[in-house]
Amino acid sequence: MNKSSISISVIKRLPRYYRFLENLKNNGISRISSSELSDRMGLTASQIRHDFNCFGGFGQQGYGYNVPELHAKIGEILCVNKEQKAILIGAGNLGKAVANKIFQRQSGFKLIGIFDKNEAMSGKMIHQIPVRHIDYIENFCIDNSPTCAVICIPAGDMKELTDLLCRLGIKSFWNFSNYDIALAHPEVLVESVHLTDSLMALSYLSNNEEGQK
Amino acid sequence: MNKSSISISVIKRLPRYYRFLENLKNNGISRISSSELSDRMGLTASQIRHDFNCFGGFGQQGYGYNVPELHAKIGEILCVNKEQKAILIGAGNLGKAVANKIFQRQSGFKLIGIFDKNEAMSGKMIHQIPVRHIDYIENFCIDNSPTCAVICIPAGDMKELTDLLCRLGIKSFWNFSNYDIALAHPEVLVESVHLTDSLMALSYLSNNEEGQK
DNA sequence: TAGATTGTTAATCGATTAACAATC
DNA sequence: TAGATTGTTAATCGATTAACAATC
Repeated sequence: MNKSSISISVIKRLPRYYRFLENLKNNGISRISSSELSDRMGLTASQIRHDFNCFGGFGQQGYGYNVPELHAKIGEILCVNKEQKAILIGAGNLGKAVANKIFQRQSGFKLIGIFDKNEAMSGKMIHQIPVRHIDYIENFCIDNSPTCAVICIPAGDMKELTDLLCRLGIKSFWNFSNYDIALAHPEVLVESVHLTDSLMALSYLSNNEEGQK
Repeated sequence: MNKSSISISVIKRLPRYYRFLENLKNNGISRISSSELSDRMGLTASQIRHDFNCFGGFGQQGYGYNVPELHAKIGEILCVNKEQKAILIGAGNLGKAVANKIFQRQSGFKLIGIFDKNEAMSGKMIHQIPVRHIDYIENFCIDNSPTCAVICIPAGDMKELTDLLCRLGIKSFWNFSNYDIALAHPEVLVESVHLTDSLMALSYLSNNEEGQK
């Protein structure tokens, strides 16, 4: 199966499949058909079968899908068991919340360093990782070679910071700032979470509901 | 202009346009053409003109778009100046970070109440709003009629909570939990932020880059 | 075997892009 | 006026859905 044929929309649905299957598995459900899963997830059965088949034949005609097996397969596809070394920049409320998320479950990453420009934070422990002053980031990266950076600081000097991180070998960013890393660094992978954009979309929709329903 | 003809993909791009225009405005740029904006945003000029025209003719042939005017128009479309009453459930790190976001700028909502099940949080102030125990949520909603609920607690008893909130008149949810409110309550509007899904998508992509680039 | 359900192709639908006439 | 750039329609592209043969 040629990976390049898998569209981004399919990929974005994978974690949701993974969550639903995990839930079914935890509830002791061992078998499910695409049409039952479609009811539970609010998708079409056709789309579910089409999505799964991007990665190979996981089901069995006349039977459906084996839940624990499919769950494991999707976990493998998502590489959730890998531990790519990640660093967190920004140890405020958002940074701490995001650190929790990373530690909460296997997500493909392992947080190995936390940095903040606030001196008062230095030395504090978050999930058994000491917060370091941001000035130590360069040496830390040289010594530990993280490949992913999680950006939890407001805009500020984002250009300087991301330029540095890219020079230091960071290959992917989980970006919570509004700085457009992807435009400045097309060579790296950027997954952005724009909280304000999300809220504003909700504002639009809740003020224009008649048109949407 | 028939609002129902505006696709969700266009709507999701509006906040980003708004941000970029704000930035241009703050930098004293008063005029921009679709092609220059396309360079800055990494979109096609065609798409930009097409998007803007969903809402009416904001530009001028031979000239382009007036930045402050367009910024204001998009702000109006997004209803960022409205103050829909919102309550926050969950005052942990994520809840606090999200509260900051709501207060940071005009986003169409105004936080009027914060709730947490942790007794120790009760009475603490966040942005001059006292944290109340979650048991007070019913009376608070009856007295204050919020229309939006921001969910910043892990799954737990989400069904019970969201059923209650819907009964109490909540019309829209900004949902950070993995509970699928939209499936349980098709009558309300739900904008979800699935942090773990976002991270897992990044995991997939960073492990399968050759196919994506 | 008969019934059920997948895997897969073809049809449809919708979003993006290209093109160019309108017009500032 | 001539040049630039929008507004808008048509063409293209891609994603979703429908249909059904394959097969467990």
